[in-house]
Amino acid sequence: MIKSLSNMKNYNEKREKCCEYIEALEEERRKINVFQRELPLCLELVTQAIEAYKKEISGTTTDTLYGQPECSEQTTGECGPVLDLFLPIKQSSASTDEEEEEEEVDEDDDVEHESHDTGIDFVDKNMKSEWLKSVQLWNQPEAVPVSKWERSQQETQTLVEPIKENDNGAGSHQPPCYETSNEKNDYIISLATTSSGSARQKTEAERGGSGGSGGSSSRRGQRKQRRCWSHELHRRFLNALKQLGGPHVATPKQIRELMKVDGLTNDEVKSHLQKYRLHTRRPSQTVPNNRDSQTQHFVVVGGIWVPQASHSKANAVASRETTTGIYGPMASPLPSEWPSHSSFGREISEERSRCSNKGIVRCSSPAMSSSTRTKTKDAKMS
DNA sequence: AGGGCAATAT
DNA sequence: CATATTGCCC
Repeated sequence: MIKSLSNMKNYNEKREKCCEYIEALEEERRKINVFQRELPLCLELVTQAIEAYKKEISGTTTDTLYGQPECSEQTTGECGPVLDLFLPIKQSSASTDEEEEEEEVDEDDDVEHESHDTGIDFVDKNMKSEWLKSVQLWNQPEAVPVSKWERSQQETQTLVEPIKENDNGAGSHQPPCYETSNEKNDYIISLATTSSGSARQKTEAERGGSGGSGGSSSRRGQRKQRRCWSHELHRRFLNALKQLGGPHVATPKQIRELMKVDGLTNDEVKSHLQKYRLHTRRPSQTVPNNRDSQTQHFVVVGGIWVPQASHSKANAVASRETTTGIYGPMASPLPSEWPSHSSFGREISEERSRCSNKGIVRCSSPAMSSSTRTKTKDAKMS
């Protein structure tokens, strides 16, 4: 009797705690609700946590997992899995000093790194680890034949190891690289040291004839195969960027070297960098009250969230960034994550209405429109 | 080299 | 039609 009573009491206490927690969570959710666009995943996370707790207290029986089926089928959905990106945020770490660097060594091995029993980690436990796998493309069978890259790399623990980049030569234009992310095929696209060099011809053919670009029939030869910036590639890119001190101080060449990706050309990096800069410069639109009200600010450095002040090693980056250069040293609050192949992940819209349909979520952002370049110059047309 | 932008391919 | 990349010109 007494026993049961105490049990009950215990249970009630638990319940109460849960309730409190739920309330707290809900309040937070309300707060971040404002930033729905910026932090969709946070919202999702909190929501899920709330639901989970509710389940817990509502009765022990309802085992029916909340909408798991949503994007479990690995269509193209990356609404769930992306949670993984946000895990690294340690929220309670009181050590405000360290933060040497992020440990990006997760390259090929994933899973197991996080779960600071915050209480909500169980939510994502199951869904994570899937997407990283799917993102694996380009992975190298077992590194590369030679290890000439053997750098002592003692300074930073960036253990990026060289990967072989293969741009499929013009010969077989098959499935270039757009991994559909559903198939688990880790098949290595046959690396072709051969093609890497050969695909590079300049197509000087007709370019010399017409001095101007007027005709639009100038470059026709055959373009280089489009480079597909996979997650992996992009990862490296970001890594390099970070080490070099930000998108605005890093130069393509340096980046390329740090990336150690075979077959990656300077131009490609340059281009990517350019795009990156473009996309990261105009972030501060609808985040007005994040400035001083909150205690800590996070900035996204290309998919990696870092505390704002954490960039000690980033050498003096002229902070003039872009007028809106809000977050001081280096700001690039935009790309939360780049989808495998489409836009710069403007946002992964998610709601209760999961990715039930419409495989691709593409939100055209009104904000950044390429202002028509009306530059008065270049008489090349004349 | 590196930045930028027009031309194109997707 | 919008974006992502490439080609080329400063």
